[in-house]
Amino acid sequence: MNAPVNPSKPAGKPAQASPSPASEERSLNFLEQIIEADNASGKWGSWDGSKTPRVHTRFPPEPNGYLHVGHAKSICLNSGLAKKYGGKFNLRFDDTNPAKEEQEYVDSIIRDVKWLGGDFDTGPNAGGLFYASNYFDQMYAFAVELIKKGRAYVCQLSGDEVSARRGTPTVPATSPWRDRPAEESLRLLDEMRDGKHANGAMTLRAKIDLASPNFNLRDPVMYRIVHEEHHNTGKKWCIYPMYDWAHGLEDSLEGITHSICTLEFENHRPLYDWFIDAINDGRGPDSEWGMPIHHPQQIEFAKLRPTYTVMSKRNLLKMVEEKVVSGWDDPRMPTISAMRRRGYPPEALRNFVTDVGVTKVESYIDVGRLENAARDVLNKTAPRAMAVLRPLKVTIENWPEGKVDELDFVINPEDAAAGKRKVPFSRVIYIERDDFMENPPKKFFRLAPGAEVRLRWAYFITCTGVEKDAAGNITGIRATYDPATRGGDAPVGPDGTPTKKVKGTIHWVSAEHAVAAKVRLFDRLFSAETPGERTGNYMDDLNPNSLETVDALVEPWLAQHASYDHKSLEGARFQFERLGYFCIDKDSAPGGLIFNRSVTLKDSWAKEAKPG
RNA sequence: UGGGGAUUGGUGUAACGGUAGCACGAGUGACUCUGACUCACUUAGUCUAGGUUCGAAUCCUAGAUCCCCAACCA
Repeated sequence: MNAPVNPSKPAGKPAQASPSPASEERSLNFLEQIIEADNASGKWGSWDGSKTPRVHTRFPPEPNGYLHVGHAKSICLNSGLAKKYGGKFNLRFDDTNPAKEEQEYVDSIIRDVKWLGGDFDTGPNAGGLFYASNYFDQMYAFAVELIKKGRAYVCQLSGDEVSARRGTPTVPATSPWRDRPAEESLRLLDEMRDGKHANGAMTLRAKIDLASPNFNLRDPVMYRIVHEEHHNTGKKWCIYPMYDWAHGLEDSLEGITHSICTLEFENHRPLYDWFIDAINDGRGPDSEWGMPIHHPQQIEFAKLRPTYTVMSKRNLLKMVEEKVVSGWDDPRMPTISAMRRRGYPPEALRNFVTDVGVTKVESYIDVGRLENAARDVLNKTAPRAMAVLRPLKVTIENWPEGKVDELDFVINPEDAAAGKRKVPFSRVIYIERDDFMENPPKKFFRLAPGAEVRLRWAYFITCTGVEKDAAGNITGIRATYDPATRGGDAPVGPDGTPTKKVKGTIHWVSAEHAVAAKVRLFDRLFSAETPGERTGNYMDDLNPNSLETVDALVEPWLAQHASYDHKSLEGARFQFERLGYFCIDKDSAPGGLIFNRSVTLKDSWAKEAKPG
């Protein structure tokens, strides 16, 4: 007891960094840890003529649908890693199944990857654009090699027969063709390639282990016969490689170091390694086969799953086909093209996916975080403007008929460089219906009979009366303005202090100058956090109110700046003050403005008013 | 019932045998010409049971729960 048990800090532990600004450094995620360990050990060597360790990643989509936020995570991850470690990033189409793939998807994917900032063809980290289909000849040669090495065979079982002979976890599979002579398989494979056999007549299978508890290893199919035109190779091939056979070879041929994929491929990693090892078996300096090929490392991570949406391409395709949405780029969809159309800046998506991090834990991400990421970027960058979604007419009784005042409007309080502009003010204006209540609750800061509010950047007005139709509906209100409040500033007394204050500030547009516009208000496509969980059918959870279109009135400046860039596919983005962020839709035209609501502003009043 | 993974506040994520921290959310307050933004404070966690150890989120043992795998899809 007398002797100090542990008089000092433990050995081998670095002194603790003081909790100072230095603690801002983000800890490494598990992928970065792997890469840094590889870099330290020199596992992948370095780039020619430099000391920079080689880090080469890729994004390998199948062109069978549009990219969604989940893909955005992979794109940002892979291109971000290449950028961070001075490496290269490839875009590669895994186009090995012509039955499902189309050029339209190729085009959309290239657009989306570029828009997101995945620089595969420009800048210091550009690795290039590739197609698996460009490697078909090389893959075929590898397959021949494996047959000759006794590692593959042509199997003439039908699909049903293979299923029937698949076995169980403890009972092995069988194939009567497993031990046929290599010459026979070689001849048959050539015949398959030459189109001499029908779809499904035979396959090339790897001879691995029919008893493996991992079913992927029970002699997986390498080639199947598919008589189908390919978007890239046309009719040249009528056999196409399976994913497991093809993917590692694609990575190998491109010199990929870290082949990052999602968790469901964990069971496939032994296969990924087996094929490359099998090819390398017997290769070497004096080998007839040549030197060993590059062997990348497959690493898996958990895919991104936001709440209140579905992500599988199959489900998304169904919604497009059944016209539940207007298309892949319907702004309610979780696709990248939809989010672009909705007005989300690419930076917001990038921030979102890095903020959420990368691990092997399967989890749902609150889709609100994506919305927050959009707000964050838009708040700093979007010019402010005024628009009234549900107009209520206000007549200012003491404002002279025909008089127009031009008032200064701050374009973006978050960005002084954005400057100011003029907004016209006149006797009749529109305000938001929600901003007036005849019998307001206690904490209602807006307009009500006898109450005074500030019209943003304009004047204080006081409500003096309500106009109603025969049915008792409010059709308009009357008010007076205070000339001493021009610009929206409270009047000050001789001592410099305000002589009156108002709690509320509301937005408005001048009736005489307002421009009509359609505004699409989007809500979440599904009303359940995990669509389909309740009934098994995700369509049952569709939110019937996910789209509302209103006839709004916007200030004239907005109409003048309502541009849509057909090159970047982005519409001009704005904040409609107190409402949210909006952008010009691609369907918009000078005579028929259309805005999409990207995301609302946070609204603590709505929170308070609703649950009541 | 075979194989492969995972498990830290409401959510996401750190810790790598040595003070369980950060972000988001939520709550409260301040500020405000956007009920926004910003700022401050508060809230709340190691799946369970044993064991090793001066000390366990971390190592060991046994369980629990969840996800993936028997397409000629990727």
